[in-house]
Amino acid sequence: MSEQAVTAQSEDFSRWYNEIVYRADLAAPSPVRGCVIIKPYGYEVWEGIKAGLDRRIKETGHQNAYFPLFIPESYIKREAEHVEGFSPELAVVTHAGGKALDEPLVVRPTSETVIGEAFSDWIQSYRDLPLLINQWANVVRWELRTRPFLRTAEFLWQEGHTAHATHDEAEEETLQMLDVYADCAVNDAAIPVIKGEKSRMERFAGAMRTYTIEAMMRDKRALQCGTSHNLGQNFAKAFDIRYLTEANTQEFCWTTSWGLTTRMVGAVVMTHGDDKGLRLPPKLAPYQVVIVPIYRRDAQRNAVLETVDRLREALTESGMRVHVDRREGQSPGFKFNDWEMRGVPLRMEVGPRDVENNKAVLARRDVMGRAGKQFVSQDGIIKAAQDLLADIQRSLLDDAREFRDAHIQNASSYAELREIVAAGDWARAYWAGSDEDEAAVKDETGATIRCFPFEQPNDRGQCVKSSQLAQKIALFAKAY
RNA sequence: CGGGGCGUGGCGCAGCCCGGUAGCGCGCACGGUUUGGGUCCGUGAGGUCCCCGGUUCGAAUCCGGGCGCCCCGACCA
Repeated sequence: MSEQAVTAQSEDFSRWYNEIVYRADLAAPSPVRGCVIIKPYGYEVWEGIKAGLDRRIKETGHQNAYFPLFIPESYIKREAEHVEGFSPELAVVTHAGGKALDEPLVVRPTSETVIGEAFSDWIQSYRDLPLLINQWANVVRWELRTRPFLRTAEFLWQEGHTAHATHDEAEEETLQMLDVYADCAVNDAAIPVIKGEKSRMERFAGAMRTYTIEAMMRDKRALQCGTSHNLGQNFAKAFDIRYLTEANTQEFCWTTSWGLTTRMVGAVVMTHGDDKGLRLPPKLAPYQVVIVPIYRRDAQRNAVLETVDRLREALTESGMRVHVDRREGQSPGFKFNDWEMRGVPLRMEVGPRDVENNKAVLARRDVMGRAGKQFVSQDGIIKAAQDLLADIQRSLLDDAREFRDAHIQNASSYAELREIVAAGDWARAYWAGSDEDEAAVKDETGATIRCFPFEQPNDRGQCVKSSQLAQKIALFAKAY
């Protein structure tokens, strides 16, 4: 026994999460509190998310640009709610080049302010609109409690910033980008998400409306996976982003911003992982197929490795990401466990018997034991592997959706809501309460309003807290 | 910032109460053995015992001060 098994999810989910992150080689601790080193294996997962998202961002007409890491402190203070929201968690540079700076520089926590300032220069006329910009960057928020990927002092993300002539256009953009996020989550990460609008309390600092995609992790806690904000004219007014209309009048623009972060890597871990370790969706897996050669003696070794190389080449040529585990010191059993922990969707075993019979074993990560194992002819191996990968991608999504739906319940009274939340589930309930009511729910139950889902019943009901007539159902859950 | 815990080879820990040659497991290197579900044996490399000061013939251990980290809460993508 050379490696301990990981802590079971049911025993201690946080501990399980941390162990997986480090042992699957996604990340490593950093010398700076609250930061992590993203290791190649974890970074490749992020690159997969990034590639799919970047493609969609471009397909919807946006262009990438890059704005500076440092923001003059005065910029942050221009939009009242924005300052209030972000000042507690800013990192500020006060010295550079050996002397105190005239004006301190904030390390960006987000870029609405610098980009807003630039937009005010770039936009003169209605002909300059809409302006559709995205940037891939790192940002810093000095959070008090951090966890790898989920909340780190520095994180990587994409932040989109757009300016429009009308409210409706800005709203349409905001919702479009939320759809893009949902599409990435569902179709690439195999994470089912609920689209909805944030409550006033949970809204982005300075936004008119914030939309979100919310996902359920394996411990049933909610994770906000991406947000899209309609900023109204708040930032346009603070940064003087105006345009001349066709009728030659000055109008303020309507702006939006939207972001998705490396938190998504954590979401993948916590949505699909099991007691054996990670389960990566094939679309994001750095290695989709890992080949484990099995042999006893040198004579067998050559024959096996020859077959392995041939199969690897064939799979790679047909577009699959393949890794051959050539480590000499480890037994096949060790390797099986190792790759299961690292979440590789499909394992191929090639041993002397397979060489002889022109076969190979394919074992899927999402179905453990014999049930997930099959002997396949080498002649049809490409199709078999492709079909299995597609099926694994689908089944991870289905599993996650089934799990989630089994843990969302309707609450028709506050007592019911408390009970549901206490059991760890999510509660759907009519809501027309005030900010104070919302704060009280958080206080009394630990749950927050994750969103008002877009999907609503065609009905009205009584608010579980204020007893007022409510137009909408809200989703309550304990969140990360 | 409030409450709790911990700093000892890369990782996880023991030793500390009761001062006396710094230990164990894993990992790592080398040799052999094994290989279709976490092989086994041998040899070896690797340590400012968080830092500063004090007590003492002698401090990982006792005393004083500092620093750092982790967990729980408030803040948050």
